Amino acid sequence: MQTLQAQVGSAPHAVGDQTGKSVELAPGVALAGFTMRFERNEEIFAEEEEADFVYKVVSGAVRDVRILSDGRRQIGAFHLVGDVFGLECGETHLYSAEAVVDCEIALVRRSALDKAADQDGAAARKLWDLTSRDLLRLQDHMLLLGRKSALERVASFLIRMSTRGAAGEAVDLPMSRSDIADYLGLTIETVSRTFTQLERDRAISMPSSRHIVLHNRLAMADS
Amino acid sequence: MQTLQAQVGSAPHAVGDQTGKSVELAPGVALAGFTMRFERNEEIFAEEEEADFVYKVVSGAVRDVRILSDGRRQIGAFHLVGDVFGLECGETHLYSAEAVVDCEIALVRRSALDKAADQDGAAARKLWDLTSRDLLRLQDHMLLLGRKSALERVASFLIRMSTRGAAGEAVDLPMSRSDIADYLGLTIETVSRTFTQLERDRAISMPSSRHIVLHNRLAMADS
DNA sequence: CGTCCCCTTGAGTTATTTCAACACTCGTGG
DNA sequence: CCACGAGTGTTGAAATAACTCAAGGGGACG
Repeated sequence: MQTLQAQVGSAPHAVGDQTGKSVELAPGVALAGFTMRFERNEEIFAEEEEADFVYKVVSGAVRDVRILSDGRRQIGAFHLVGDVFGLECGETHLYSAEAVVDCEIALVRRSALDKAADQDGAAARKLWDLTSRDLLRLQDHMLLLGRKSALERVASFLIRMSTRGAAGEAVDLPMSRSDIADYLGLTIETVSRTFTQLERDRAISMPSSRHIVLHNRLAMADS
Repeated sequence: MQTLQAQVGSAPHAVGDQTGKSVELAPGVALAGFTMRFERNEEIFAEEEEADFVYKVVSGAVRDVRILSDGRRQIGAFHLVGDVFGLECGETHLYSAEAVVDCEIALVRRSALDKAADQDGAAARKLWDLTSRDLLRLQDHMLLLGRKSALERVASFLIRMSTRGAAGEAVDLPMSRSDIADYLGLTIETVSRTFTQLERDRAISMPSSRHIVLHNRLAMADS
């Protein structure tokens, strides 16, 4: 397993200058960092690995992954352009992160972050706030996984994605059906069938499998 | 809906002195607070309510609850003696909390906490750490809800409960089957049947429905 | 043109839910 | 002291949502 530490050391992916580039982690919290490229399905960091960096998506998309010993997989979150991820309070990462598509990722050293938090109470508060926001999102997702039907899960997912992209109705999904299934706690077949059903019911249009247009009646399928 | 604010104002439940009692929220973080009693199924705070207090279980047990508009319920966590809950970074609570059984709860004013965090960087860090620990627990739970079978869910639940109580093998469950079902994303019937199955398979003994003794083969049902 | 990967669709299976009935415990009041 | 009722837990039988297995379609790329 290739560690990020090793990657940064030999810097096979590093682009841009490694010194001065400023990365804004939260409004008012900008720190020196650098950017790296990761290609589709490449691991950005692994579970149990030392959390020496904090990350922000510059382009592309990232998934948080947890795996059971027998291979069952659960995706905890997708991170899109502008999202910060991999911020841990403890020493190690609690899950692994992988590039959904080719990505450009900004990195900030954890040590720089700790220093900023120690000096500035407001900055410390904003870091806490980032973690707190993750917690909120996870609680919504827990409700989805514990209590919603396949139809509701897919509809919720599409609506959630649409509120994050630029346009109101057109959504493009960088991730595969397999990623969506592991995010929603379903199988790829169920996800595929549900997309088809939503299209038959005129709740969405699917120009292609990665491009979805939401119609207003989709909200009825959500809860 | 009776708000906590109102309760504290008229103090129908307040016991002990409301001034000097020290509550330890985390190792090294102790603040002045007071205690209140809540009876079984009483609401401690509600979703959307102002988060003016932080809470710690002195005796009894508490559940975090989220409800869908049609009544489907998901319990996000159980808090046992010693656990801190209701700590929000933002202004309002993201879920409601209810007493599973008659409870004694210690309360600390949020304002006192903020003051401590502003003055002491280490205290601020410990608050962040508390939120971070909640996040970790929730991620495990997400994997359970998304990818585990009913048998695995119940086994995981029992093992998790056993590591929190005093003794190694004997677990007592203060919560009803309905609470367990809403925590594990199952129905009460499935939970009940799974307990019966585990007992038939000699993975547990059930002297009564709230008292469970775990046998070592239970671990095999977990993942 | 062929291969690989991903997505879709169909048919049959199964885990879990739903609906229904019954058992147990524990107060309360006759 | 016993009868009653409410609340809670268990069990059975039938229904069903989602899964599994299997086959085929379509686009990207060499």
